Amino acid sequence: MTEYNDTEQAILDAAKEIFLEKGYRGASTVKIAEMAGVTHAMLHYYFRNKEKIFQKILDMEMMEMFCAVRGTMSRSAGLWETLEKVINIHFDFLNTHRRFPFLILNVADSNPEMLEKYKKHIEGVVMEEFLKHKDRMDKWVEDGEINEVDPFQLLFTVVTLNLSAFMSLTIMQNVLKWDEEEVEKFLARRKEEIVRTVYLRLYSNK
Amino acid sequence: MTEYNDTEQAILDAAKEIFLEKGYRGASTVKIAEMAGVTHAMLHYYFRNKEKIFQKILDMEMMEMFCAVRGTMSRSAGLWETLEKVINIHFDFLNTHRRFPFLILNVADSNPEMLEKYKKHIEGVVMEEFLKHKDRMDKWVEDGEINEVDPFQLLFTVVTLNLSAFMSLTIMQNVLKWDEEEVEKFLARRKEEIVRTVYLRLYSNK
DNA sequence: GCATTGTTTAACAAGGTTGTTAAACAGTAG
DNA sequence: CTACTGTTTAACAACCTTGTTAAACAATGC
Repeated sequence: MTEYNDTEQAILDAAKEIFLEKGYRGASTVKIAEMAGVTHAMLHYYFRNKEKIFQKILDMEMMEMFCAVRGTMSRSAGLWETLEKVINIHFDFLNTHRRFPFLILNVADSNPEMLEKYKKHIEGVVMEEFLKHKDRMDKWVEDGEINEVDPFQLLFTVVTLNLSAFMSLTIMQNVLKWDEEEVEKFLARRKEEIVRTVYLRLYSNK
Repeated sequence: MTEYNDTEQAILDAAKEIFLEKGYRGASTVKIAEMAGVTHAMLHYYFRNKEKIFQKILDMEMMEMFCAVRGTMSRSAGLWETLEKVINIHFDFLNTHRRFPFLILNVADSNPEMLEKYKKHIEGVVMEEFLKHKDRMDKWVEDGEINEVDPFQLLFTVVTLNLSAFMSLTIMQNVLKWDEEEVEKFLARRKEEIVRTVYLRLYSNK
């Protein structure tokens, strides 16, 4: 792995915090340098420009996410076991990366070309890891083991139910003034509700 | 109603478009004036400053939304009739205001104090309009007519399932390059899936 | 010591941001 | 015509943004 010296690492740490907090455009290289405790020229010395350093942060975060998701869907396990595991892992990842979805949305909105390079990765994970279960699911539907469902829609439901629990936190905390305790309580209940909702979508009347 | 002259109206129209497109911080008063076809000094002449004009736009959008939602929940109708109607109205409102959720999230994130004034409105609509059905729902649960469910969690599920369908469009369009036809097809399927998901959450095994 | 290399600083450039102001303009009433 | 009103323009100020550059500094090998 590449190793970073103190200055470089300080810049990366500050950049990560500020980019996640303010988004790409909202972040200022001067503020990043300030937080890192170096002149802002250092930022250009090590990373050339704002876009390059942002891509570095984005790369690291993306890598972490893909690693968290990959390998959770084994063909051998039962559908519900697998699905429940995926929901939980995804939910827990989001819980430790609460600002990440905001950043993705922010960039998709203002600089979508920066996400281009992850397109194949995303399609790869989604299509290969998940939709390869399509044939099995079709058979389950035929056998009447689960309700009829479009795998893509199911995946979309799972991912967005999880995501919105965390994206909503911004409003809950900043506008409705929830404290961390209320947030924790809400998230715990929400997780159960999501699992239950997805379960009933598949297994009602079974 | 207050009436606006041509210049004022042109500024408001341009401001609405650019604020919805770029968010509060991302929007520039110069660009707004440019699009409105006036000098940017006009913007300050009519609205004093950036924040004031933004609040005006936000007020109008908020008003539209509360009007769309209010009165859809009649006590007389059955639970599922009411709920299906709410899902549809909310979904259709979002379909004609696709950038609105983004704006709210954007502001909640960077300038939450600007949303303070709507806090009571939101709590009013949510608590009074929806949760006043809590007693009826509790009874339905007791009678075994619907599955056990926390009304707040149910509302949260409905709202966020709808929201995420539209918030995701940014990624679908800008990153995955969906065209409007694909978007329309997706939304139609998504709406059905949401209704089905919520229905089964309540009425499985019934 | 001295040259070389990599690191850091301070100053600057170019351009964009919001906001102000004096002067010009247009319409209207007296 | 004139004086007054509201509207509009152009120029400007102050600040913040990203990025560059020359010079200073530090560590190392010769």
